[in-house]
Amino acid sequence: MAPPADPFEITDDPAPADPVPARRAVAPTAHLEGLNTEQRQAVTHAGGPLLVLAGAGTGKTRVLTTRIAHLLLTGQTRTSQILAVTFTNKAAREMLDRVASLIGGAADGMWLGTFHAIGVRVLRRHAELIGLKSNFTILDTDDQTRLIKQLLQAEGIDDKKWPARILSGIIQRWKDRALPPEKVTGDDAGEFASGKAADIYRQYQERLAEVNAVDFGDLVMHCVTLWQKHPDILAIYHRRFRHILVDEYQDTNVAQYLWLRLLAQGTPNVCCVGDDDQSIYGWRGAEVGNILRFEKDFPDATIVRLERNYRSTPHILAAASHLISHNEGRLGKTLWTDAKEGERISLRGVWDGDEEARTIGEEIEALQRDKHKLSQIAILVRAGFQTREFEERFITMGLPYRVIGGPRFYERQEIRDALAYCRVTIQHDDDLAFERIYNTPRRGLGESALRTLRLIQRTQKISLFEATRRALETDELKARPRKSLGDLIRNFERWRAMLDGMSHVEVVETILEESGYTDMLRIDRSPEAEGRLENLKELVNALQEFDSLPAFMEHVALLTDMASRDDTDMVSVMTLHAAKGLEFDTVFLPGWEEGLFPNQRALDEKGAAGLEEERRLAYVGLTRARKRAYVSFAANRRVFNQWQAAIPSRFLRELPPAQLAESSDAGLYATYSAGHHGGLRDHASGFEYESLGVSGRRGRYRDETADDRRAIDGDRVDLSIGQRVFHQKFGYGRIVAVDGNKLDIEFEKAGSKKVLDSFIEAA
DNA sequence: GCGCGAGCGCTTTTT
DNA sequence: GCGCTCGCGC
Repeated sequence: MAPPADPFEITDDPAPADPVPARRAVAPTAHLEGLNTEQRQAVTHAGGPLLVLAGAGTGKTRVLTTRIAHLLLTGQTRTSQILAVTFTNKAAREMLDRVASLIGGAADGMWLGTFHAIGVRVLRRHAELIGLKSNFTILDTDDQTRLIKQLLQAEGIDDKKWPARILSGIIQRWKDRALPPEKVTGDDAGEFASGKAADIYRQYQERLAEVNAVDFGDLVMHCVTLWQKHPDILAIYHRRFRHILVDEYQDTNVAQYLWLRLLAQGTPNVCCVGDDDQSIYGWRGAEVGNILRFEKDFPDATIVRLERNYRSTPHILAAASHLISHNEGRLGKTLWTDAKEGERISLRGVWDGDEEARTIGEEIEALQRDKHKLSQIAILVRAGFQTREFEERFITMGLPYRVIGGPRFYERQEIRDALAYCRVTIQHDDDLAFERIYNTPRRGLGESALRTLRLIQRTQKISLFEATRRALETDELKARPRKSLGDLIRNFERWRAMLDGMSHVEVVETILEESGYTDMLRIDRSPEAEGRLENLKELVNALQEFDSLPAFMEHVALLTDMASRDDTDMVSVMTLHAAKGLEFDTVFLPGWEEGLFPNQRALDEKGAAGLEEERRLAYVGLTRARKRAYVSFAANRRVFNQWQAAIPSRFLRELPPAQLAESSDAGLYATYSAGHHGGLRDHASGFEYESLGVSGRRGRYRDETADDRRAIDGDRVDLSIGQRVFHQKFGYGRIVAVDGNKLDIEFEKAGSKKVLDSFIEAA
């Protein structure tokens, strides 16, 4: 997304110049070519509320961008009158590019961005009305948690028992519902720190105002409050926006919903695009309900269903459709396609996670031999930690891969540190940033000096920076910290002065050098250090694309990842969440086991609704595949370094047999063949889900006792030292040591390994 | 104030 | 199994 050149710029509306209207003389139909009937209906829909229910792979983005282009090309509206909201920066960027190419020019003047980015834009203009200054900073989650931790400690609440991170989450959920502290009722307050959560929330908001900062949730919530309290301000936006378009409407939370409803009071032209079956963000406050009751909220709404799928084979679509039909409370769509049949979905049961990774690795090698591109292959997992076994496997295989998602660029320590330096340089009073880098790199400053400064800060009601300045004039500090702090303060003042003369890029480079930060990393022998220096270089590179340091800071605060322009052919490994909106020829879906997928915690916390969201996640996973989908599950999985028996996911039995090709390991679940009764389906359905934890057990997997395992294996094995044994993977060997159920075995071919007794048989 | 080692808790998903 | 935090000893 293109950030404004200067984030403090206040654009007058309606924007005077507009690049597009001249085009209306040309008969504007070219952009409609190739659209199917429903797509065309959505694109050309004249006025009034419109809900586009767009199934996976039905050309949702195309419809949205073409609709914007259509509104402009037919002269119905001007760029400055359009507001288009997305959830990710990536989606915003893509939309902007596609609109620009459709209208044959830049779409200047259009407000297109994420809820958060647009929220910032609004709040900067009216900051004083919500008790902020226009140059407020946007805190990252780390700052947030540290701030809450301070508040907890000040209240004498044990932050071990009541972790700041948890409270931070609770507060964010309140903000997702647009609940400012005064609206949090006793019922909402919950049990956290014996009901003190709401009080800490209040203090937290006060503190944010003091340091002129907001967090992510505030970006939406403050807008809602602002517009509710100041109808005259809201009216400005009503006058401006004639068309409002929202992407991924199923992912909106209550706050975003209110935000939209307020804006939509000014125009009937609200177009929301979404897919209730792909709502997978309930855990962070998204309300599927928003999309389900669109018709109630916007009377006379037109609903267009996009059901023709241009992505997947009939087998994949049928499987995904059948699976998702187990959900209740959907608006209902039936995807269809003209594509030829293709391959069945491969369903495979394997012995354990290692074997799963190995099998998938081999499958990928086979695909590679058939000239398939690695970039068209993805492994989609439920949870981040699952990526590890694939990474390990792919490294040993020498298979190029990339893990998408990982730590976000701006969340990396070195980036946050560098940005903290920038923040203090621009705004000396940014206490949180100051504290962050106060002793990074090490400069002999610790808790005791900080305590002295805090005391001055509190008693004189000034910032830490100012407190430091004053402390330097007294003898409250010891000689060493005094020297360090003196240097630090003078540096910041100098760097700030540089901003007036030099380019901001050079200033940042200077700051990183002179602060000793890059030296610290250069000296650091740890393997990460080099990568961190690289990241800082990347930061400086990115900086060049912006006109000023504040403009850049704003961009980064809202950014989730730095586009890595890595075009080498690699397999992608990522979570199902990260895969939404993407597509690949071949998709592997490992780990379909009870507890893992559906995820136990989702079931514990949200019950039936949680299960439905998990199922939607499965649906999202399957529908990412164009040609081939491989679903797999393991009978045993290592969790927290403990082996546990896993039960095949209930979702497996929700896949229609006609679309499956099953190939579970021989000898493993011999009765699991898909076509037979008494196979997988009955086995899974005979399992009582309640015992898994819905009724109270917290264990992620069913505990597996030694006896259970032996029951699976059959014969008991004599575990004495010297005993010759057989192992499925490692072959024959002799027991050298016994430690509980762990055995040291010297294998004849595979060398010495530690193995669990359940994996061996008597030889 | 710093560095190191032990011990603990963690793993759902992220704008 | 790993990474982080805390506490202890220098």
